[in-house]
Amino acid sequence: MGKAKRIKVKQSILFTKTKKDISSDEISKNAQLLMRAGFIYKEMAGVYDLLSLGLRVMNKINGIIREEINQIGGQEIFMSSLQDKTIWEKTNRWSDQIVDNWFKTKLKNKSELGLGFTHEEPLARLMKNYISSYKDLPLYIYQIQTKFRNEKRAKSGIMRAREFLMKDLYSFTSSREELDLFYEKAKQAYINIFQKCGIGKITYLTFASGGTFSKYSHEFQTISDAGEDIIYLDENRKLAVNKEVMTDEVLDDIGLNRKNLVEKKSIEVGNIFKQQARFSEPLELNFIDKDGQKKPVIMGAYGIGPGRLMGTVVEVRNDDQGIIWPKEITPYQIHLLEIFSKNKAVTAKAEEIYNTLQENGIEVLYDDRREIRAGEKFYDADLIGIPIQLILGEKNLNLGKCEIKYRDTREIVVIGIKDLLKVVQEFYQD
RNA sequence: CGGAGCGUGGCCUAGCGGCUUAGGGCGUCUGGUUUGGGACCAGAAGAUCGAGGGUUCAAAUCCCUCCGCUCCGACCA
Repeated sequence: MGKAKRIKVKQSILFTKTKKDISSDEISKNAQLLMRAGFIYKEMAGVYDLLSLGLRVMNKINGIIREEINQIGGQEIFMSSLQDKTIWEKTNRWSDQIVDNWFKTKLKNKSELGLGFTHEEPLARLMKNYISSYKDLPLYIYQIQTKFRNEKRAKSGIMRAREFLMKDLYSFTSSREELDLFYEKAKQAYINIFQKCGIGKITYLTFASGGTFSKYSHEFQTISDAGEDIIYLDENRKLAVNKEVMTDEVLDDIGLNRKNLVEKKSIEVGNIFKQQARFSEPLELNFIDKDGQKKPVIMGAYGIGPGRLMGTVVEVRNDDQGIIWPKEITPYQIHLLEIFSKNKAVTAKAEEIYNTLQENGIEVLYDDRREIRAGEKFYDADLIGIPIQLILGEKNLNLGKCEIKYRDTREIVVIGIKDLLKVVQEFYQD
């Protein structure tokens, strides 16, 4: 009575289950592991659900993104998926000949709608209501929202889906100089995001096509054989160029030397580009500058696919036993494995440790399934991939000790229970 | 969108005109035993053989159409 009920995160009641085998149809490592470990469920080709564990990872990734984007002045909104075709006609992006992966639908009255694959058009129109003077600028607006792309061929598990989450940030500035300034900030924010998601060391800033808007855009490419892109990387300068745009002229221009470059397969985890007035002009998103002149707002767009990011992390951080989550985006911080014993005191002690950890803000997944043998729990824990496994067996508990297994190195250390909290907190600090 | 391959309980598959009431293994569920790296025993549930149409006395099996899945390529603003 009067005692607040804590939410129990016990594996015996977690609705997801691990699987030894999944359909041989799923070839890609990321989807195989995420499906086997119970993070996602496949609805159909290119369409996946996030289950309890998967959603926790996704929320952490999104948290990191929000933190970094808010830091550089981003303001979060959430826009609709249903799109009015008239604005897309103004920018010449409604036609299936121009944009071939639209999902289109109709209202009952037969008028056509699109399911958004990006949001420049509706956001530019929206911003007309909020931007009229240079005093209203700059603005940095972003969202983490569902996108639909009717890919002719979904592939690579969750890496190229037909429905997926995207963090899309748009900058609205009064000049190219102001855009350039923000662009550099965004670049740094992206570097921080990938760093925190545990793929910083193998993710490289890459020159890519600027499309019709500008000379180059930048992609963030993570080295992986599962990637669809090919980049040429200067490992010393940590700079790369996408194969799509690599010519001697481009290399000269960006100051890379062909003989220092190595070819790598990579996954595009982020893309930033300067759109200039590509959308503001046709949509008449203008402002009155200090000199009294009407000018188009200068735009930039900055995308990250959190789902693809999750897939990429799994793709580059796994071993023969399963996933190895980085500490920042692990679904739980500790996987507590209670080893079966007839002695009820073991369960009582495990509960006590579990409660202590939770009270200290540690996220614990408690494998309390009593009918399951130790080996099975070990296999499950390795597959799920939480960085620290806390193994509680009767012998150690009687000595006032417990075991900690680090997932990435598979190193096991025995420590005193009294030191447990400190060890865990040290592991997770910074 | 071009090319290729494949659809048999949740997964892997056997059967490829009649010997099938579609068989096995894994998993799942129940009971028991066991309990430190996916144990063992007993029992049970679960499939209109992707869908529709045809050929035939007879179709999971042969033919046609459609749907779905996977891979290669193209595409990826």
